[in-house]
Amino acid sequence: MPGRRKWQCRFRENVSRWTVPREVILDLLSRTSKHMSTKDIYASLTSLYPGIGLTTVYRTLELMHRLGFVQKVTAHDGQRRYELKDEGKRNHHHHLICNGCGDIIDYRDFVQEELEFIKKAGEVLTAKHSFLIQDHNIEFLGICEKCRATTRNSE
Amino acid sequence: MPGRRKWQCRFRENVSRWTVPREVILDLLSRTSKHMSTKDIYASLTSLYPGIGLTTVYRTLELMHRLGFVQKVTAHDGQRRYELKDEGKRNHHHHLICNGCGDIIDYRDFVQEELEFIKKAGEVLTAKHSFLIQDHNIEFLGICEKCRATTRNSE
DNA sequence: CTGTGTGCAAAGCATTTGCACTATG
DNA sequence: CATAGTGCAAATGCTTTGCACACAG
Repeated sequence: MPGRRKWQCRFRENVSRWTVPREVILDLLSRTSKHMSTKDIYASLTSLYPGIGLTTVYRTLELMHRLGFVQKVTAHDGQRRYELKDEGKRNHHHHLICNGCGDIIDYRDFVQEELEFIKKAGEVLTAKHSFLIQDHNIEFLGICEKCRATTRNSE
Repeated sequence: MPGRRKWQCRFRENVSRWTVPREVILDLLSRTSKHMSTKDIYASLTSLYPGIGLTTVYRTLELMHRLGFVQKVTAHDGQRRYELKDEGKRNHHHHLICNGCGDIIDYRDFVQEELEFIKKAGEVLTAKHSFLIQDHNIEFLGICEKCRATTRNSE
């Protein structure tokens, strides 16, 4: 519940109500560092708040995505995944996605270089394509440590 | 049909047969610069090759993805999209994705800076996470020119 | 010939929608 | 109280599977 009041305000600012399902979902997301699918979230929540409906989870996540509170994570597994958006630059990160097991690993390295690159890219793209950049996404695909050990060259 | 023989070999190398559906799909992909969904591809193909089945399109695209011939494009619209993988650095590009209309715009700018950034990132990540990097993906999200003109601050 | 690839129809699942009901502000 | 939000069940729509047949090598 830390920051509950802050969230409450952020919802209000956006003509949205502060409800129990929203609080529970937000609370769960703020406690985990993982990229949860809608189903995951729903499953984790049923114990804490048995009455919640899957539909509500879907709608809440989409709402929070539209409001910019959460980020969709690209998982090529046919499920939508979300994570709370980074607060400031301290927690900014990107993903390593394993082509073997589908695992998603966070990394927070070389942030400075990235910022410079992104900044420059943003300027060029905005100028050239009249595109208003709101966000960016960088991901590396490959094989994680575990899979490298296990798999030799199967599948 | 340019490069048909090359593709034929690439399939053979991978213990896969060179068939009419595969040729037609590959041909279509090499003619377009767009990010086509499986349905798009299927639809475009029915005129050229009426007998083709949706299932075959799905299977062929997944096969070509596994073989590294095509790239999955992140579209947050619940449809799988593919594009032929870039040949060499000349055609390397990334995407601008419009949060308004969902359009995907290619850009090929500041490739040099990107390569440097990616290279450095790759080294660090490989060392730190024992992750074998095979590919990367960079995308910018925002509002495209059209949507900026149309929408003021609705939805 | 042998086994990979294809098409079709039937599942499988994640996500969305319609609607009556509840609870926030 | 007015209306945004919720839950359920039904409907969508993309993707996968099972199977008999076709065709590449």
